[in-house]
Formats: sequence, structure tokens, C-alpha cells
Amino acid sequence: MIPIIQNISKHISLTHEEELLIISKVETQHFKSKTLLLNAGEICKYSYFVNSGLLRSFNINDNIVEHVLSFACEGWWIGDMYSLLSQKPGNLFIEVLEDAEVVLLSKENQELLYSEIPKLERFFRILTENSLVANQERLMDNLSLSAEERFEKFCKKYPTLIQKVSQKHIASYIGVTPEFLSKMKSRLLRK
Amino acid sequence: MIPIIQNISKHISLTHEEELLIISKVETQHFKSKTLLLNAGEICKYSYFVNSGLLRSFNINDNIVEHVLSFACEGWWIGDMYSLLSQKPGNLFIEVLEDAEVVLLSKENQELLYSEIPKLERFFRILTENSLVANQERLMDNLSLSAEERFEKFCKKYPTLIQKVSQKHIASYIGVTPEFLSKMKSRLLRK
DNA sequence: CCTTTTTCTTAATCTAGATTAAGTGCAAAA
DNA sequence: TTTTGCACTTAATCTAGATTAAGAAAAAGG
Repeated sequence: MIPIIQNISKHISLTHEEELLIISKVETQHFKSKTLLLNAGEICKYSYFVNSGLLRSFNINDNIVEHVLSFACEGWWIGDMYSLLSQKPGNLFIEVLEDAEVVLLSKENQELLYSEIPKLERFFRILTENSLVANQERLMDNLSLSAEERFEKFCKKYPTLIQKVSQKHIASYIGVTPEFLSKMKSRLLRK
Repeated sequence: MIPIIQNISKHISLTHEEELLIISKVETQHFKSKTLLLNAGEICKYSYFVNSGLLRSFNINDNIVEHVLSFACEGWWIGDMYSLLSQKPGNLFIEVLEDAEVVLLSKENQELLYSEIPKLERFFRILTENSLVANQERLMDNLSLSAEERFEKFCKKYPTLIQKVSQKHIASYIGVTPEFLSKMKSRLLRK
């Protein structure tokens, strides 16, 4: 079964015609590691659904430090929500970390699909709600937990990512320097 | 015009019957300052829409330190999204900071309204999307900006809240101690 | 009105995590 | 095979912001 249809079917049920319509409105592309799907300053045109491989979104602040907003591997959606919704230039980069097969859904087609298949409003509502819940938890964790606690939580929550993602990107995600993460790791091992 | 209908009408258009149906499914209540609408450990039953007054949601970590997740004044929605969606006990408190008139929409009625007025899926999708965008920005700001920059951004973004919200709650929202916010303020004034 | 409680300020001291710097290991290019 | 460039480690030093403490100011409550 086609992964993106499978993903959507987790929350709503689709007729065969609806499935075909959706498939006709997306395109699948392959990207090599290190490709930038989106550059800061650009307007985000697509929602991306990952069939295989690994992506990340991040920004770069005034001091030229990168901060990872999210990772996306198999079965995850990624994009620059701000830019996609407002159709203004965003601050996010989206980069391929491991050769990836990605399904692209353009904003226009997404809106077209909303009008053809109103149930999709529900699907994306639920998707966004879950994303918001995860984001709120991460925000509160950043406010109230120590770096070590955040790291341990990350390991428990995303065991598959720890294998795949380089340490410096994990450091950036949990909000510490790579040096400090390295220090924490050896401290944790010594226990 | 009824504020909650006005709010919903910002994103979708409602017939008169639909308006009446919505109104019949919500209840309006008055709460005194310091009332807790929700306690950590409880299951959140309602989405709250603020007609007047001021609320905040916050959690308390192991060290008994409070962290503000959000404020809500006139025209804003608030709730414990995690608990509301999962119907599991949450970690958020929702407290009244200024005597408030609040519209309560129960989860059951919200779902009933989704089936009666499918357009509402769209409304809450958009509401959640906007909330997610704001949350992502705040998260990235916490990762990449200094406390002073976060404070200045807060002042620009929520000029009305600065008047109403006590300094210790603003400190908690931007992620510093009240002492340090006080120090920053006098430092900024000296410039 | 006065009393009590809470918020805010100021200042000294402390620390988690940043910065800087130097070195190691390893894979890709050449 | 050498070289070049990352990713990671370790360690010394530094700093933004926390903690502690105590007084001043404001607000709440009788």
C-alpha cells in the first residue's frame, strides 16, 4: 500500500476514488543527502511526506548557529508551516540527512484536496493537533528540565533517531553545544 | 455580536442556524481571579474561549517551579490540548488571573459540532495551525535568542499583556527568574 | 484605616552550560 | 596512499542567568 495513503488512513477512511485523487495530486521525488529542499528566505511551496531516508528542518541565528526544529524519517511530515501558511519567506532550511524518497504536496493541491475531500480537513487538523501537543511538551521541557534530562527524554522518545542522527544535530535539537552533549554522554556512561 | 461566533467567523462563514447550534452547545461562566479551571492530574474536559478577563496555563516541575505555557485574554482560546485530545490526566493548571467571563466548549459537544457543521473542522484546523506556528517560533526563540532578546520580543508581540500580567509571570513565560527579569528591565531602562 | 501578603528590586555568590582550543579517528576525495 | 575534512572528545576558562537573601513597594484583605 502507498505510504502516504496509509498515513492518512490512520485518522480518516478514504474511498478508492479519493485515494486515487490524492495520489494524482502529489509527486514523489528522490533526493541525495545534503540536498536543501528549502532555503531560509524562500517561500515554502510544499508539505513533505517522507517515504524513506531522513530530513531535518533548522534555522540559523545571527551568530551563525544552527538550531534544529525537527527531524523527519519514514512516515513523517515536514515543512515550514509558517511560510507555507502565510506564503511569506520563512527562516527555515530543510535539508536531506540521508538519501530520501519524498512525497511533495503543493499548497495549491492541498487546498484543492480540501475542497474535493473535506474529510482531509479533519486529517490535517488531527495531524496539526498532535504536532502542537508535541511542540508544547518540548517547549515546557526546555523551560523546566536540565540538559541531561532533555537528552534522556530524547533517547527514550526517539530511539530510532539516535542511531541515525549525528550527535551534533541531536545536541542542536535539545539545545546544547556538541561539546556539552559529548561531556554529558561520557558522564552518563560512567554511571 | 457574540464574541465566540465573531471569532469563528474570522475563518469560516456560518449560517444563522449554525450560529444558533453552536451557541446552544456552549456555556458561559464567570470566574473570580485565582480560580483554577483545571488542575494538573485532571482530565481536561473543555476548550475555553475568553470573553473577558485573563487566564494562564502553566505546569509545575519537580523543583516546584512554575512555567507558563500561555496566557489568554479577550478573544483567545486556552486549554490543555494534550489532556483534551488524549483524555488522559495532564500536567497543566489553568488559572484565572483577572475575573473572567469564559465560554466552555466540552469535548463531546466539540465533536458533535464537528459532525453537524463539518466546516468547524476547518476552523479548528486553522486555529491549531496558527497556534503551532506561534509555538514553533517561541521554541526556536528559546533555543537561539538571549533572555533580553526574548523579553524585547515579548513586549513587541504582546503589548497589552505587559500592562496586565505580573512581572513574575512574564519572567516564567520567557524562561527566566523574576530576579533576572527585574535586573534586565533596569539594565534596559538605563540605556 | 492598618496589617499581612505578595511582588518587585538590588546585590553577592554560584553554576550549568558556552566558548575556545587542541587533539583523535575515520571516511571521502584526490 | 596521502590528504583533507568532518564528527567527536577532552579540558581549561568564561559567562549568562540562577540562587540566596534582605529590604522596599505595592496590593489585598480585613
